Amino acid sequence: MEARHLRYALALAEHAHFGRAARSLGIAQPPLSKQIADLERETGARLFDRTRQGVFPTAAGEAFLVRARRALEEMAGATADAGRAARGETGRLRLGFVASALLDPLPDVLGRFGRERPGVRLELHEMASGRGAAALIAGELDVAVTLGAPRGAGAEHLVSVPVGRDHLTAVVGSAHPYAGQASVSVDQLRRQPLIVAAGEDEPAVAACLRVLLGEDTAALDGATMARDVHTIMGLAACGAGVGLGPSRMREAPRAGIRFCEVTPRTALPDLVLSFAGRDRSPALGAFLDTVRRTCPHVGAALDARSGRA
Amino acid sequence: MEARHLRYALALAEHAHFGRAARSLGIAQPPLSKQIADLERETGARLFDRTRQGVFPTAAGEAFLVRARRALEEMAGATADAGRAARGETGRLRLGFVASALLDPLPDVLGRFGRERPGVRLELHEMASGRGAAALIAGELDVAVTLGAPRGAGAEHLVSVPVGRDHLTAVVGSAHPYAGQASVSVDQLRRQPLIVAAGEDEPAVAACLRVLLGEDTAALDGATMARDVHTIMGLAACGAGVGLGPSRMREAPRAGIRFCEVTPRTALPDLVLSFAGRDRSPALGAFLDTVRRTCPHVGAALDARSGRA
DNA sequence: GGCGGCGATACTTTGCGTGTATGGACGGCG
DNA sequence: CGCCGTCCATACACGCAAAGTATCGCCGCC
Repeated sequence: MEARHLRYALALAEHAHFGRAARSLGIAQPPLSKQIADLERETGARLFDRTRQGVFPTAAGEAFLVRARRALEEMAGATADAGRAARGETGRLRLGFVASALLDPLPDVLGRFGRERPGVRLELHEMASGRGAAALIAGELDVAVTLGAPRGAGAEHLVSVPVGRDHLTAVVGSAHPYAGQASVSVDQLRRQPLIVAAGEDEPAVAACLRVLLGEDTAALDGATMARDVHTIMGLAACGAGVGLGPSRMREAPRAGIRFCEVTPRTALPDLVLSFAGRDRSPALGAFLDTVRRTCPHVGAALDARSGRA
Repeated sequence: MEARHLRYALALAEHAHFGRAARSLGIAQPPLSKQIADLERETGARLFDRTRQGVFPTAAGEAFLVRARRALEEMAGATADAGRAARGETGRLRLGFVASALLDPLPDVLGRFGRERPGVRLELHEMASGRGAAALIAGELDVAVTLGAPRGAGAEHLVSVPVGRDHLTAVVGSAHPYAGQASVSVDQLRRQPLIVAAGEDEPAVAACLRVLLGEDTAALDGATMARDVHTIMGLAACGAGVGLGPSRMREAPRAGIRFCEVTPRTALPDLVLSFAGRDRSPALGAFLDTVRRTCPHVGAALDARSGRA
């Protein structure tokens, strides 16, 4: 059975007349008679009563037409849905991001994207850089925002562009000896218990801190590992030590903490947006477009690395 | 777009490989390539990503396949539903009947039919004979059980078979003078206020009573008109007069009434089952079949009047 | 009883889906 | 590094099935 049979049966039911139904279908009457006969043979049921007054569906015909209508609607809907999905109007976008990204570039991007593409279901997953990179490579994410570009097996197929940079800032509890200082030195940091989000899951940050603190790894090895910037600030507020994180932290001030610049000023790994260079979904394309328009300086980098879009 | 395109797309998604999908469809690989290409051109969206690892649906393809699956299910369901409807396993049967038919032949028939054809939706409408006949002729009922065969314009296209006969019985309140009598005469009836269900809507019963009570129409003209047997018995119980109805009334005894035979014994119009000779729906056929098997003597009459079934 | 409308049937035509053969791109392997 | 194998796309010829044309059979109607 083909869709044609359904269309013909519906037209016949609508016009109650072979000739007129055929005309409305743009074919001659005999082919319509034949197709309806074929359909009745295939279903094994008489679908129409041919009377002098007109052609009317039988009980079996009524039952058939109900589902035939639905079938054709589904077919039309399939094309429409495919088109919408292809234009990025619908779909799903799985975004992984480090918590600190929520402080600066993401609010603008997500707000704008949600407004422009209400049909795209955004799945947001806060996760450390290492896990985000792995999930992206494994195909569990469509796009990830991490600290530093993903490295390692599989990362070569990713496209990465920097979307934000920041420098290291210290955070301490209000009662901490450093609380009044505008800045702290590396020596001062070495003498205090440190709180960092720089474990295996944040390799770029860990590397950055290793460079800053030098060969003596004791300060880092003994540091408290926090999941994200909020945990760093929370622990600092408790007086657990000196927290080290991006200066973006100042965007989320909370009671009981003070910020100090780190001397010398130390650049943190770039906040990097990555996605699979291949298999770019329309929703991802739309998202990148929003990013491009939200952060103008990102556009050129995107064009250079992913070839158009 | 034809159903073929949907089947091909689903097979391709399932096998993730043009060659194997084509083999599973019983065609060669190039035609499958062409049909998929045609489908993508028609939908205006790329539906499959051809990679070395295999052929996978894009986001648009996923959206398309979801509805394609539904469309094909509807098509298969349309055929299945039509078959069921044609075999009388599903459908609708609108049955009109006089209240007294619920006392005798209908309980067995309806019980059996409900058990044998659980898929048929029975619509039961209690109504007087005249209205039942009119509704049948107007196509508002599929089958009617009336007192006497329908008459008048349009009735010639109906097939009617008797399904039960009965004779006139009187019913009075317990305190009525006739309450102790085994039978009442026509003269006694003429001297009492009568309660009958024999108005315009029950022409056959009215005619029957006119014959019984003779030329003197006073007794009938002054009779209380009741809707049905239950109303007759209720009014009789109140002492409103002598009720006249079928002896089937004895099947539904109630407090406060007594029955008396009418002398001479007077046959009431047959309980008649009627339906449109043309346009017999499968559900109706199944119902007639149940009637035939429930009331053996009806079978022959049915065969004789409706030519097989 | 002739006429007209309607659906079915017979036969021809045509278009499209299919098969065979082949091309082109990419990856694996010697 | 070049050969080969795999896989999908393209080219072209074939055949079937759907559409067209002509006609028949049936039934009401004037």
